[in-house]
Amino acid sequence: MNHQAVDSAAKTSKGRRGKSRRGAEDRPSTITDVAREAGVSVATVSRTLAGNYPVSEETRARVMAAVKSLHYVVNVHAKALSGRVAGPVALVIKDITGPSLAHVAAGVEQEAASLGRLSLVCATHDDSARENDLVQLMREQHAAAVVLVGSAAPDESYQRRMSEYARALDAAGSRLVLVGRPAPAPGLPVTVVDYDNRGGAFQATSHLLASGHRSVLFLGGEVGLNSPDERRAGYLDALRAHGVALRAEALDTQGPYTRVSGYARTRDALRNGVEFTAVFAASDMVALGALAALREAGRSVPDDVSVVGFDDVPFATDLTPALTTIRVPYEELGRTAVRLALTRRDAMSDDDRVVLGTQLIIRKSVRRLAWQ
Amino acid sequence: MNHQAVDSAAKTSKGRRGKSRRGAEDRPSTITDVAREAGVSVATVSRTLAGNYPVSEETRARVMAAVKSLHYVVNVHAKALSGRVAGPVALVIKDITGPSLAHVAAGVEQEAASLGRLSLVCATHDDSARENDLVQLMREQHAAAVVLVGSAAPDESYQRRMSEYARALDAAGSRLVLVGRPAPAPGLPVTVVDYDNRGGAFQATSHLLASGHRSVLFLGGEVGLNSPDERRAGYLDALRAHGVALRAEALDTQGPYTRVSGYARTRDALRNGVEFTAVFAASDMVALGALAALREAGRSVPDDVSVVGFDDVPFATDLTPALTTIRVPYEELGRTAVRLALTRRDAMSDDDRVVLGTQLIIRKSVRRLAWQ
DNA sequence: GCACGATTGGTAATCGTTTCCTGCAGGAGG
DNA sequence: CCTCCTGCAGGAAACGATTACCAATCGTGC
Repeated sequence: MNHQAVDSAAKTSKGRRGKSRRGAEDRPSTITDVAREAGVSVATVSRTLAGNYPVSEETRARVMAAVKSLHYVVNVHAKALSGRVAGPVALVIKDITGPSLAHVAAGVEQEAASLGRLSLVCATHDDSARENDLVQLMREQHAAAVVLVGSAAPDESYQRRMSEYARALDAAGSRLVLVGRPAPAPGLPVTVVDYDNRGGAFQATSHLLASGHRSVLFLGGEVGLNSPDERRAGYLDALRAHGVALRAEALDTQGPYTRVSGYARTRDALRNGVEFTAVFAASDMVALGALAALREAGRSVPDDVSVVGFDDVPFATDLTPALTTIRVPYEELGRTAVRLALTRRDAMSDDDRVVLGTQLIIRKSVRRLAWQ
Repeated sequence: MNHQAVDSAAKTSKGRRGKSRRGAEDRPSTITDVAREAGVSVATVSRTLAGNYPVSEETRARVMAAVKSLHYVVNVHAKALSGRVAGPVALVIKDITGPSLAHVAAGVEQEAASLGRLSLVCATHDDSARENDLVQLMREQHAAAVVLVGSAAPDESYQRRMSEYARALDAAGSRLVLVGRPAPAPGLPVTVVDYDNRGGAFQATSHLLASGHRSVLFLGGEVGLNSPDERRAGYLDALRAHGVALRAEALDTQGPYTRVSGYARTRDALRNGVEFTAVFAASDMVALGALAALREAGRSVPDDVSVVGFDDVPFATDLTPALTTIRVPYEELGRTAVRLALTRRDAMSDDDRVVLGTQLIIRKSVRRLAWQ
């Protein structure tokens, strides 16, 4: 009766366009543009694209044509404001280039992608102020999960910061995940994904002891940090379990997980006449340095000295000799972190914790000593 | 006149839906909550936080107190919808764990962070359909720049895809950056950051030739891909420049940039009696395989055979012998990509291109042959 | 011939911020 | 005393999408 067709037709011309009189629109096109182009309402366009509402075949075709011709893509910000949008996963890491950290990052990215999330990655370069800023930023970004990776000193200040992060993120509907980091006080809304540092170090040291070695030079990490401390505990566990006393203080060294530190400590031990037939380097980077120092000193590996590392970096197999080491499932750590954080049943308790195992990879850097 | 106070008070109860009956507000607090808590209008809160408008000291204090007590952070989505927000930088890469790619990623992240941007990183695993999706996604995300890394075959389909990406991103106010990839047709809104593959290969080969080697086994990459092809061209350039003919077809091999391919090709050359006194591996990964095959065959490096690699991966110096190779400024590549894309003067022409140099790093894997 | 259900499409509210435009004091200047 | 700034605060209109709610059309069965 009433001529709706007239209204509908009128709309085509109604579209405001006198406003910007330039021919070429440089502003990304909006759903309104698409609606005008297709001669339908914005609601119809939205429903056509969402596909959750019946739309006639002909209308759909017109809408799709308009979308294509205008190169339309939805504006996530607008979409996030109304309908819900899957927030990204944030990875906060000391440095992406470390061989093991890169694998954690890959795991995180992979799992996030498979759950339909994007990954934001940020490097802190060990600056805890930046870590603070980053957590704040991620809250603004509505990240679904914030994954913090890398060992830390579990002191007062660390505990306080983690509690604060956990609560702040939880309040924003996000989830804090700690990978390879000390767990904060229980009861906090935190997911902890860790691996068995102590067990791995135990395996490594036991392998040496079982091969007949009795004096094992331990090239540990920085004291105070959780992961190095646990690896040292594993070393001592093994000594105890095999009834071997720590021969000399000088066998138990500590320092950063770097190539140069491993080199320097091994060289010094050699110079100072410390006696040892084996080296357990608590990280492959340190083992690299030890290998270099031994080679330089004319000690053959494994004929004179056996070496075991930790981490199983990708090129461990390409060293001379191929390095026997402890494999840490870094990629799986990253995947687990994301999976746990995103698919957690609400029924579960606030905090949850997973510890992944490690594995001894036997290559060519350990020699079995003749029975003595 | 009209009692606005009533409206404002009414909002308090209007707030959240009865859906979640827990007492604690689980919805992140909004600027409205802050305004209510501080007893001011949302406009005032916004202005206080932006600091771009005069606000009385007392009001500022009240607002700040409310912000702190509610743990308020702005909602980027809402902010992006009205005032402008700095879009993230997107990095689209085959795989983050590759030693050189990780460095590009680090460079991108670093420069993005220093320009106040977040970095989105996505792995394609060499799937061009996923690359398509990702570019689309980044357009939705309003990324300021989209950095595509890694060599590709510069065929018809590649050219078409890149042109499409460039135009689509440009229309959305974003910028396509190609790192280490073939440049598409000129005139497109694209930034290309590349390094001197051909020159590097020339340096590497020349170093061997200048050391007296005349039969250089070339372990190239996959034919068709831009970077391998250029490295091969550099190898041939050097041969020509030194007046050395390619002795045998068998010296010019091709295959993937992997350890196993390098191993297999070297082993086969050895088995087939191909004569060579030096190897130029077009990637350090391939060099790794070559080193293993030579060791296995009892050929000493560098005494029997000299080896030069390409990429200067971090552990090249830890191989036995330390690998002479070509350093590629991967991190700088990443930094440059972001810097160029974000700080580009609009006055400049549509497309721009930068080529970074490479450097020969001499270590221990090349021996100078006695004058013959 | 007409009411009714099944389809389709439109209107407007909503999400959280920013910002333009007004409004209201109170002090300065006429 | 009136006007005019000026400093500070509030209301409301964007921004671009989703979606609840409502209106209109078209067969169809009575």
